[in-house]
Amino acid sequence: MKTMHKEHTLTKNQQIIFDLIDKSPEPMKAYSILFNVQKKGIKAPLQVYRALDKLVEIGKIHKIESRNAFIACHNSSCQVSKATAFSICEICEKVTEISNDSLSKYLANFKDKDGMKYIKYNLEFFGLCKKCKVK
Amino acid sequence: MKTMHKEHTLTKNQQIIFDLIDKSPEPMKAYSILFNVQKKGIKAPLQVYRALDKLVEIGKIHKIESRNAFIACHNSSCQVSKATAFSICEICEKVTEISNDSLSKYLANFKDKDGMKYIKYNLEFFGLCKKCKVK
DNA sequence: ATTTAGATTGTTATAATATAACATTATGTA
DNA sequence: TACATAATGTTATATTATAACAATCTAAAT
Repeated sequence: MKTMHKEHTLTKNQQIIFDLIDKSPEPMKAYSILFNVQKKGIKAPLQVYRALDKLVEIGKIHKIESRNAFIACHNSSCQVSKATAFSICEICEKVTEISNDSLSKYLANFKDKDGMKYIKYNLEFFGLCKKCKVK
Repeated sequence: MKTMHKEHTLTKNQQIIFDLIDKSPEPMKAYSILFNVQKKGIKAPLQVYRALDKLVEIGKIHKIESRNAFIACHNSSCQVSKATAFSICEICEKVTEISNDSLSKYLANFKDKDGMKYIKYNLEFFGLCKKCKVK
C-alpha cells in the first residue's frame, strides 16, 4: 500500500518554505523562516504561518512544540504527523526524529483507563546528544 | 524514601498562582492567570511567568506545550516534571495527566540508536474524551 | 474555452505569548 | 550582623501567532 501523504503538489510559498526547512540542519522558527524567504517575495508572517500549517497538515514538516520550531519529516513511515517522537539535545538543541517500531507500536496501542480514544500523539525526549555528553 | 519535590515552601506569588491553577478544572494560560490574580496585587506578566517557571521547576505544575497552558500536578509519583504524559481532548480541551506505570517504565527505559542519554520526556496524546466521543 | 468552487495569496493590523534589564526587597544562613 | 541568594516590582520590548478581507490562482465540470 502506498503512503499518499507525500504526494501533494506544493504551492510556490509552500515549496519555498519547505525547501528552506528541509535544508536546515536544525529546527527553524517562523520568523527566522520569514527573514530567510523575504528575498523570494514572502513578506508577511501570515504567509509563513499559512504555509507552515499546510505543511504540518500534510506531514511534510513537524512542529517541535517545546521549541516553537519546525523540522522536515524524514520518516517515510510516519503517519501524517499523527504519531511523532523526537529527541532534543538541551545543550546544542539538535533535534532528531525518532523512528522506532517498538516505540510507535507501543504508543499507538496505548490505552489509558479513562476511556479516551487517541488519534494522535507527540513525544519529546530531552537529554544530551552524543557530542554534548562528552564535553 | 520520601519524595522531596513537593516540600518547597512557596512564596506569596507562587502560592497565589499555584492555588489558582490547582483549583482550575482546565489548563490555564499565562495571561488568563494574570487577569485572575490582578486583584491580589500581581500586575505584570513577568511576575506570572517567574512564578510559573519556578512552579514548573519544582514539579507543582506542568506546562502543556501544545496549548501553552499550565495544570497542577496531581501525580504524586511524577519525578519533578522529568517524565510527563497527558491526554488532551481536541474538542473540549480537557487535559488529564496520565499516570501509568507501564508507560512510564517503558519511556524511562527507552533508548534510541543514536546514543542519546535522555533525562526527561513529555508525551501528549490527542483524541476525544469519553464525553465528546458520544456526541 | 468558460464557469465555478475552493484553496491560496497578499496585505494591514493586532492579539497572544514571553523575556530583557535593572533597581529593590525579602530570606536563609554563616 | 553581614552576606549570598532568591524573589519582587516595574517598564519596556521581543517573539509567536491570528483576524479580517480583498484579490488571485487552480482544478474540475460543463
